[in-house]
Amino acid sequence: MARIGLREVASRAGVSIKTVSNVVNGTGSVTTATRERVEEALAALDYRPNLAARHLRRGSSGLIAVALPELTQPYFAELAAELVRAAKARGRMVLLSQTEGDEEAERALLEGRDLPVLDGLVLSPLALDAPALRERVDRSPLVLLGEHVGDAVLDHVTVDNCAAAADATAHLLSLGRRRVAAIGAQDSGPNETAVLRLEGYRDALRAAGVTYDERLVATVEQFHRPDGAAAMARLLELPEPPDAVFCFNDALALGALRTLAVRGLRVPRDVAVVGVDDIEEATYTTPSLTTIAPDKQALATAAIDLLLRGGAAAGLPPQTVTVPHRLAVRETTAGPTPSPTADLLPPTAGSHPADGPTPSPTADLLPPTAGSRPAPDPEEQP
Amino acid sequence: MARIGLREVASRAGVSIKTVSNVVNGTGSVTTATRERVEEALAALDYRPNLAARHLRRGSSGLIAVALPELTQPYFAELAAELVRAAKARGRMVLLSQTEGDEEAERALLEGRDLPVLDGLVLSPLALDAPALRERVDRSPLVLLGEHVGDAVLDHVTVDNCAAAADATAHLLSLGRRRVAAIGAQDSGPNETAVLRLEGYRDALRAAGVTYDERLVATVEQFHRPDGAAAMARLLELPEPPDAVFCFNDALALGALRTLAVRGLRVPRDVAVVGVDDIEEATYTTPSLTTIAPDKQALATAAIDLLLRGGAAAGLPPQTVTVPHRLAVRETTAGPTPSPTADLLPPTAGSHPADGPTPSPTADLLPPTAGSRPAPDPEEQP
DNA sequence: TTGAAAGCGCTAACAT
DNA sequence: ATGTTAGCGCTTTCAA
Repeated sequence: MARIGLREVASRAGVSIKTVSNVVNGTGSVTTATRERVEEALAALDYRPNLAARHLRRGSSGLIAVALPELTQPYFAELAAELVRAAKARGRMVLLSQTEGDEEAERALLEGRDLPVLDGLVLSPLALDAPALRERVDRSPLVLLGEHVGDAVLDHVTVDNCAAAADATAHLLSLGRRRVAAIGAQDSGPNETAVLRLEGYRDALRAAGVTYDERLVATVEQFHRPDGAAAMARLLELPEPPDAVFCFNDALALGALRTLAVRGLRVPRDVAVVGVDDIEEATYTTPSLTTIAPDKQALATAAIDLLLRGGAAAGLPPQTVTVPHRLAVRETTAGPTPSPTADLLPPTAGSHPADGPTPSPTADLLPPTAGSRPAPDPEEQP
Repeated sequence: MARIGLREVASRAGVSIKTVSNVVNGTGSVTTATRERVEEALAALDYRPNLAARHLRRGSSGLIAVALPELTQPYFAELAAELVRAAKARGRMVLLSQTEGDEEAERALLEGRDLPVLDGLVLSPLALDAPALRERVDRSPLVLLGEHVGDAVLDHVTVDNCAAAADATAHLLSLGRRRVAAIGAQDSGPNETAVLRLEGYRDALRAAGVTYDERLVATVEQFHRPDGAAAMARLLELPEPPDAVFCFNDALALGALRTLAVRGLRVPRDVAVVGVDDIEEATYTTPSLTTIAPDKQALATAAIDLLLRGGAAAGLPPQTVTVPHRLAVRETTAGPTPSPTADLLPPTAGSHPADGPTPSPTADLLPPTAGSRPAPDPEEQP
């Protein structure tokens, strides 16, 4: 059974190739009569366009590449899910790569090496710094994820990391904590995010009149759970250990919580904890994690829209979109440590409080209920 | 700046188009002298092949579509990561879709509607049942993820769900538990996985001479945390509540743990818990989760290899690959509940015990340490 | 409103 | 060892 092309359809409908093409694409104008005949033929032959040919001709592919460091990081997985969804809503498919922090991989992506024709690239750079990014040769639109100071040259979409960190820290201070540690500073690498979050942390301390204590800032290699766990362990060995920790992301916070639990420290009584990202898991740990929740859906939508606008390739000036974030207050800073009395739960009835961008201290103590989101039905097929 | 094609390169190097093509693809034979000239031109002009054209000509694209229900489920995210990696190792890129449990979306994928030319499709079906899958029209190779009873017609790769469930249940029974509940049965839908895991659960009970008690089997809508939390709550209301729970996946187990924690029940003392999937999070909950760990890397590699072998499209008989799984014993069934005494942790030194396929009761009590895996450097760029 | 023909950039036959 | 030519299936001028 040979592949069906426009030719076959045309001959069956007794019209020319062009007419069929018109019908398929809704271009030109066709009599209702011929259109019907063509559509009948289309259906009968089960015609499906050869996209490679179409792309060759049109020069665009309907494909958007999304390059993230690592899909196993829940934050990126959730972001990827939103990006795929947003792209689909705009009729685009997503080509997914994992850079795994490899500079060479990021460079290859930027240069469009070994890639099909793309409508654009959404990149969350890790290894590459601003100058390297600016050198980009390829002309297909590029949108960067994440904040890049002093880089007004490229389109990017981000949250205000500095403000987010300040909000988180201020929340801890508002609880009366005074030895507020930070986990997530980095010695090296062009990780602007870490720099900005540290800055926000310091800003908040300053605003509260708390003096900055270098020993309370723990450096990590990566933003992963083990790093958070190790960092927390180090902080606990200080002569005056912290009574609160701001972790630069949720993975670090979860690692820190693990260490605290193992050491028998009570959260939030002994140590209060805040993270950033609001990964789904943050709602479900015990105690559940207070965190800065960036609007991931807005992030994804903005990235795709920015991309499809055409960016520099279309002669537009570079844009920066900053999406809102909110503080989701949960048990690690507010709720009671789980106890037999609590029938806060079971998480069965009620709906997820849709708190606005302003911190609302009572919100988010409960995990969302089964029906709280128009979720699909993903079951399990290992 | 016009796009550089073979023609431009050819004229600059003073050779024919074909020769350039030969150099680029390593086909034919070229004198070292001319090759060098061509390569110089290639580099000077920064030639990049137009993949759309190449695909049109070759009829294959180097693209593999991977369709999973939902990337926000850590299990699928981890699987996706492995699939992307495996595909890259074979020189293929991955086009990622989320079906979100939508039957129509799965069907569209199967029929290749609106898709670029693909070298194949890896699908984890949710809504579609065996007959629907068999009807597949499209001829590009297809590999199914997950077990599909009575479906020897299609290539698929899976773990032995029945055995896995039996192993998990047997482990709980070996702890002396006798009221072993199950969370994850399903009323409806073609979810073969749920059926098989229930079967394994019953097998293990039977083998241990424990009578099956229907009331101990909790049904869920989806395999998500809230469902697990709600199911656990229901089980606890039984006149004789369970002393152990086998959850059909880790997400359900984490939900159940949350409910147990909130109710003040101690794990594993009061209730022991086992999951399936071994998502990364399972290592980091407190207490850490005992779970069945399928070999995800093997799963991904097998899927990609099966796909590239050509499958039915190449006239090969359908194959079923069953990848191994192991029981990863952690705190929810063995370790002490976290207490001040424990300096099992901090997770700083030592290396992750690489336990074999046989359950080793002492293994896996510690989270892996930062250096335990040749991990990349994913930091954070929200 | 519809048809004929050219060509997107590449690779595969077939020359030379 | 290299060059020439003919399409892959589609969209797009340009005519009819």
